[in-house]
Amino acid sequence: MEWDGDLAECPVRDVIDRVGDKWSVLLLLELSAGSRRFMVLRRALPDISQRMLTKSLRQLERDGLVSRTVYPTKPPSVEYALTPLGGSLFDTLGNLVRWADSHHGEIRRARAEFDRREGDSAAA
Amino acid sequence: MEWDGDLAECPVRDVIDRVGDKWSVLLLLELSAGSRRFMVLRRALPDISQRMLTKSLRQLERDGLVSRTVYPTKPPSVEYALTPLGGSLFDTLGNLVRWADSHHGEIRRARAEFDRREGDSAAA
DNA sequence: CAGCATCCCAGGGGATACTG
DNA sequence: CAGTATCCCCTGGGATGCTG
Repeated sequence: MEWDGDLAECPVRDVIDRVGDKWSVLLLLELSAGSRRFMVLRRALPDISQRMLTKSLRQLERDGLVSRTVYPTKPPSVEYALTPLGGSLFDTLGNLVRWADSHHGEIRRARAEFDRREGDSAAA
Repeated sequence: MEWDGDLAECPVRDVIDRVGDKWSVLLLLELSAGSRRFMVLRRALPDISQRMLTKSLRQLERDGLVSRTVYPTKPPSVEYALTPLGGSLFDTLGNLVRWADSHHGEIRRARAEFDRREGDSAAA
């Protein structure tokens, strides 16, 4: 696979940037259980601001990971759902999630030991 | 696996935060090929500032993903290497990287289409 | 060589208020 | 209901300079 250069053009960054932000993964998780309306998502992620909800959903939509369907009812309702691509990404993410789940103990321990060694509050 | 609450305590975030930042993955990649000295890493990632190199390495070290060995030569030399834990994470990351590699075409296409539809420069 | 310390900026992300 | 717009803060991260 070998990546020689230029970070900015790296295809992996596209994905990591989406995975790395605060909400995208949580949204993918929520949508992996089925399509959801805007308000339902808000309630599912109590501490997301609707600014970020909108923004994150647009990002995901732009990247073709999530579909957006508007029903012109009154008041309007909008359904979000994973696309096949989004589902595929979420599956792949599953590996990472499982890794995190089974190794966060080690990580926590490593941190604790590191912080004790260093003394200064490198914790954050 | 089911995660009910509280984002801040989520073990997955620990990992995602590390994976999500700008340099950690690149460093893991570089170190996956063998242990490296500070300067070697700098040259390997030409556009990293040494502030961030230091910081990222400390993070990785703190999380037990990378080991740091000081040789008290003069001038001093420091060797960084993946720990087994770090190697394990890197392997898992491999899935994501492969996914990104094989799907970034779709993503790019989705973006292009989205941007055309929306008109306004939602491009980043 | 390896690395802190300092300054500074861009943007991620929260809170709040307004609209179709 | 499903957004958009505004304001504002805080952190990630670059540039630069100094030390053991």
